[in-house]
Amino acid sequence: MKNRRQNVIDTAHKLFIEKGYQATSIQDILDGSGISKGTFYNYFPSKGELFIAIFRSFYKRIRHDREKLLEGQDSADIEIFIKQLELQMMGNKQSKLLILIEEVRVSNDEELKQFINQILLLSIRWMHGRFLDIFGEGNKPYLLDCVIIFHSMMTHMNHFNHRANAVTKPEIEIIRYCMNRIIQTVDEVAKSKEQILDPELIHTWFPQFENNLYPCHNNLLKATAELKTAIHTTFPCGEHRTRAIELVDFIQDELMQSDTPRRFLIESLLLSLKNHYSEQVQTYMENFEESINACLVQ
Amino acid sequence: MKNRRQNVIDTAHKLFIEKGYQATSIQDILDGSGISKGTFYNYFPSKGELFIAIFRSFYKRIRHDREKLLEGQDSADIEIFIKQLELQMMGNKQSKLLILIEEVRVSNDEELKQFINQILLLSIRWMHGRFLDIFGEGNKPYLLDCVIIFHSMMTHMNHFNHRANAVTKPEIEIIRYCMNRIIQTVDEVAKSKEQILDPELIHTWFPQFENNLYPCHNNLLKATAELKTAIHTTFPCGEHRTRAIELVDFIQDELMQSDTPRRFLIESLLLSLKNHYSEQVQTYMENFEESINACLVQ
DNA sequence: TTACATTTATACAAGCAGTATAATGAAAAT
DNA sequence: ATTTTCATTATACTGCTTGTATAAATGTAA
Repeated sequence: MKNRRQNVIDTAHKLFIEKGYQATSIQDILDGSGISKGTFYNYFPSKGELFIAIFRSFYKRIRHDREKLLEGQDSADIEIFIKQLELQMMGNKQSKLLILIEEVRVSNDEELKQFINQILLLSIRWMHGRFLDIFGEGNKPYLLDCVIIFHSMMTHMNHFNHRANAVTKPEIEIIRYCMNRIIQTVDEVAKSKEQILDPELIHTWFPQFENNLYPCHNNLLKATAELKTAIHTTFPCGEHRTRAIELVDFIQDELMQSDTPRRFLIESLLLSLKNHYSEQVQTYMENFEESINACLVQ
Repeated sequence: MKNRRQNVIDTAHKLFIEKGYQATSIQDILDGSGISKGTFYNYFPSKGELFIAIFRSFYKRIRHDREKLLEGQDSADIEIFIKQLELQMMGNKQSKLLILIEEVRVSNDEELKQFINQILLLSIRWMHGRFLDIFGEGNKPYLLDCVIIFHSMMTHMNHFNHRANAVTKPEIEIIRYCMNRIIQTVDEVAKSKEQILDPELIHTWFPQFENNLYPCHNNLLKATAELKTAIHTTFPCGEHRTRAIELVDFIQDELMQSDTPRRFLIESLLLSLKNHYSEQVQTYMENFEESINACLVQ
């Protein structure tokens, strides 16, 4: 049953938050979720894979919401970026994912370590893309440095802020503080032309141009975003447009959130989508369909 | 034998660097250093305490050298601070202590975690003291924020710099880059009066006013520094003064670097020190002697 | 009812940190 | 020269870990 598996994931997540990843034994999870060892290893090949499953089920939603905030907005608007960061911070706060990642990042499990490493790099890469939106291509040579500074600054200020149990400031204040600092820093390094890390490094970190939780999802994300933008610009605001966006969103969610996407659902929805909207946004629709198929064969 | 113990420490350090702390089993250390399990647990009560022993034998020297750089210099001079940072970075680079700390920081061993945590806080506190020297009391309300930013910036820029295997910049360049950034930042937050963390927090992190690898060492460090400054200002430059400084240094080293300081040596040296120099710097000498005794009873 | 898949209980292997103990050896005190 | 003392060794043991293997029990769909 799907439900039992999800129940194990939830129980394990709770235990990990309480006691930490390493300190939680598989026996604890067995006792907590009331299954036998055989069932556990039927669901997950290892403890590490269980962690990855937990991570996926949370992080994908955060990322999805984050992209939703950008939809049809000016990508250079700093306020949108701040909202995205706040969303991410809140998500991490309740799921304690960042704390768990810190622990797992240095564990014994080599596969797990690589997964986490990938996640951190993806985060850097996303931020770098947003910095490019905000600060413009002209500042590109200095933006990788700035992203790393910003990322570490946010992480640590947040960490110490939570440790200062007496008076913790709200997350948004930390974000604005760090944002103010980095705006100045970008300006400054661009003027003095100081550079430590070449932004081209990002490409060497992701050699095959695309990497993701699942590789095929990157194409899907891109195709979805483009299609949605096209729909936004092509159709007037109204029920018609909203319906299209909802359909596209649902298909993306089903493919990315579920471990076993329901093929019949997706194919049926795609068909009706094509019937109603294909003429005006044909090329985007074709890309969309292609990337869907790539996800389905996987 | 003292030698055998040190040999175990060195072997373990090498193994930890090669394979990591958790991945190195006690059996590995036994095989590597050619001792039996009984002897190991005779030397160290646990694997965690062995790590602490490794850490102490390295970190104390780094800290000692770091303070030596400041001796008789202007503490507000940024160049001295940069030299101190470079020294620390180099020491960490060869001993890989920072990497090991990252691993141990989230291990299962609660005692070990607390020790590492203490070390990180000590590092923050030291830096905060130096920032006060450099940027002045006037900027104090903003310096804890800035120290945390600076610390995390240095750590991460350094980390990604080493990962960029193609072209890694020399450490000193990272330091200067971060220094340039933080100078601007201090200026900026002082102007806009933005504060996240109250510097008074440092006192709550160290409730009993003093904490250290060994608590008594803090007093000793303070007493030594004051005595040396007094000697510097009281006696003219020359062999006489140099000899006094050497004596004081030797006593401090013997007390802090060795696990079993040789009492007869220290007492004899202290006596000759008192005979030759006591009149001019009496109060400092008395403090010095007092803190020595505190270390010896421990 | 039959056939198949999932689940369970249980025993097991190989590894870990740390404890306990009797035997060995070598220097130090008598 | 003999006895005492103490560090060291080899070895077995406890209790924990992740993960494997297997036969019996249970549920589920044809």
